Amino acid sequence: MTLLAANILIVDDEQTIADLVEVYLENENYNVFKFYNGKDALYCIENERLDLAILDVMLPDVDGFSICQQIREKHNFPVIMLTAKEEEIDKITGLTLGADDYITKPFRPLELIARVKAQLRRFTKYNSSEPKQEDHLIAFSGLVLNMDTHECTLNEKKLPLTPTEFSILWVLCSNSGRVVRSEELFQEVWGDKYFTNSNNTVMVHIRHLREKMGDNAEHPKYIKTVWGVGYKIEK
Amino acid sequence: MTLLAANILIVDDEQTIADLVEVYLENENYNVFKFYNGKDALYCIENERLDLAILDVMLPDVDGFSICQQIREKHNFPVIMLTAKEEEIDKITGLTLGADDYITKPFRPLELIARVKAQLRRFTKYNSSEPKQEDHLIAFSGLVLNMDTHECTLNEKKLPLTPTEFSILWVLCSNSGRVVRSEELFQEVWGDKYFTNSNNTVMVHIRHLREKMGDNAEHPKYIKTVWGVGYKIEK
DNA sequence: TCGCGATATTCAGAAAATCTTAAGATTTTT
DNA sequence: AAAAATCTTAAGATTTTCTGAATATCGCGA
Repeated sequence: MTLLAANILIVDDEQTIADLVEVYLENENYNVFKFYNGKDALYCIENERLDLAILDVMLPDVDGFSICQQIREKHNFPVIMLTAKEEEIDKITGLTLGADDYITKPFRPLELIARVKAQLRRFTKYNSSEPKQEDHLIAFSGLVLNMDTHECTLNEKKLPLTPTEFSILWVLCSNSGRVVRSEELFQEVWGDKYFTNSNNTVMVHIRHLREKMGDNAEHPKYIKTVWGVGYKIEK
Repeated sequence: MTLLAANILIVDDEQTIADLVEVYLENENYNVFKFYNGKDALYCIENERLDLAILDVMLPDVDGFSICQQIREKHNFPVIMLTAKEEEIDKITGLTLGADDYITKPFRPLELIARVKAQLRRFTKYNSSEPKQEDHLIAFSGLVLNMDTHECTLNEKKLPLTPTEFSILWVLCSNSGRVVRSEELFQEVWGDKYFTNSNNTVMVHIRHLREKMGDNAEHPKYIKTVWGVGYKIEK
């Protein structure tokens, strides 16, 4: 485990997106280099020691594809492409060809972080002797969450979770032993700092989770309610 | 553990709020820089070594968002935004985007402190080699309060406390050895928003606490009554 | 010791947070 | 385009917590 936080470049002309990504990455303690256009990004690439780049495909000046190519030619770090879901499939296929991974907007924070980590891990593997770090997998007390496959097993029995349910459980588990405030949960799962939807939504999903896990709210074995604060899963 | 108390900036044009926050922070032994407008705050940012900033979003001159941006550009310390709950969701989302955390008014002092500490902890983690400091945990003479899990144990036995009870006990414990005046307790637990409460309310909660702790008012082992002043917990 | 104000106790109604259910909206798959 | 799966919202039920009033008790000073 390196003591230096990874340097990550994010380029997107939609400032909101870029800003959001910045927040998520900084939350994970990465150093973020953020730009709203391709030109500035290119300058940064030449002058900073970067570990990973997240590029929007559609940029007004130099598009993400070109940037990716330049990174491939002169440097050697992973590239993740951001694409709007609406953009034509075949176009995307071409544009993301050189990239190591791609993510379609809108995306969930958790997914972005997971992919970033995956790329950094993959890349680091050959540049250090550190043991492979499985932070895309959570396992304790009969519960196993696999972020790669999005699968969840409870005592060797597979739980069919919906994406939202998986996200919630993931956040709870990665904070196991600690209360996660409803707002915090919201931010981590929906990427929204604010309650654009009623926080009842969280409760309903919690309910479904409990149901699938064979829990009941009275004396839950897994997801515990901490009154006035949020939810908690024991370590 | 650093010997120097953290320097915290608080900016709010509502003087009452700013003053209150100042009191809370000073109680926790932080150095507070307080301003009622954005201009003075900006000057402070340039001339002081700050560790954290608490900014009201809506300020008459330079708004909190701009201040936050400037901090992000030239400096590198956490920012917590204060927002009124009524302010429009989409406006807020944009305005707090660059911040590390946000708190909606009215807020409970304890929550404010908790978040401040969380940010300082997160930030310090990567800027020093000190072992993780558990200041979200109070422990002495058989009593353990854990802010992360919101749990309280007395001689290894778990006490199920309600949110308000937990707050009260937390305040008493973090001022252990010192008498906490009833009004002080009031302010620390409820903030000044709920100034209409009869001070009997505090007594009732104290009663419940004592009950759960196996104390009685006659010869209390834990929460002692100091006549004409308030309550005290021994160190 | 008595009186008075401060603190305790009790309890019931009010308020707040959570749970549950189900229906409609949205998204994804077929 | 229909069907299926998933998500969100709404409303009412339930549970937990908070508060204020009434009454009892205590502690200090006269």
